Amino acid sequence: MPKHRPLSEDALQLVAARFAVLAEPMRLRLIQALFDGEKNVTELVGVTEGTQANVSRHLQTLTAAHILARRKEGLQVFYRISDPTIPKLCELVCGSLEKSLTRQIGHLAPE
Amino acid sequence: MPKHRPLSEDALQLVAARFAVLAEPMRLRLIQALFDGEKNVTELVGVTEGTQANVSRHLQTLTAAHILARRKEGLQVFYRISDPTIPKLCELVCGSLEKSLTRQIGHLAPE
DNA sequence: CAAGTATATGCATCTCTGCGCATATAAAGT
DNA sequence: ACTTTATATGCGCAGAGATGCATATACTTG
Repeated sequence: MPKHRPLSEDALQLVAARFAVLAEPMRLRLIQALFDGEKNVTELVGVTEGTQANVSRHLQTLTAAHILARRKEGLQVFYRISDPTIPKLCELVCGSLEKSLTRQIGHLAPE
Repeated sequence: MPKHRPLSEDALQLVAARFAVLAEPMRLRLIQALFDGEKNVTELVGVTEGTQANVSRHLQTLTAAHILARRKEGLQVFYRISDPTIPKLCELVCGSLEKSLTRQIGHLAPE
């Protein structure tokens, strides 16, 4: 089991690609909307206030990255979060950002 | 303390921006090179096999994102990881990718 | 103060990706 | 079979960012 060995060039590209998928506000909105269970595309379009085409594309991207999973039911397609590390990932980043922002606020009002 | 409330639009942009910073192989190489302590720019150029200009730029980006910190000593500038969540972040992603890849390998050789 | 070394930056280019628009596919109902 | 509803995709454009080259800045030494 490789734990902390330096990553190969290929591995780095994979990691970078995964971060890139998460680097779009619209995709984060979709992920966030799915935190409380699966939704179909139309619902997601409503929640995120994006066009249907765009939402569909982003859902494709997220599914290809194995972050979401699809389930077809008649005319509708339901998406859900399939990667359990996603919530933890978001928590980590949010926590880090909170700290960073609190520090900045401190700098704005020193005394 | 906000824990699992839906993020505002601004917050989403910040999170996305942070992921974007981590979405470059060269920057990941730099981060990886700094896991075992601080290094100056020339050392980092050597390790990552990039041009000096490029490495310098990426270091700027990482520092602006509060992921790295700078320390000047004479002519040299030493960089180090300043955000303690970065290693955990990378671990999470790597673990998730390993699982994903193992699953794919399983598909290639089912029995 | 001139020369050399370490690091940063301006500029041009090139690629990649997100978006809007229109249209295609798929499934259900009439 | 035709229409309607839900979802996906082809195409073109525009903006962002990564890279290379040259050059600027900062500090040190002679």
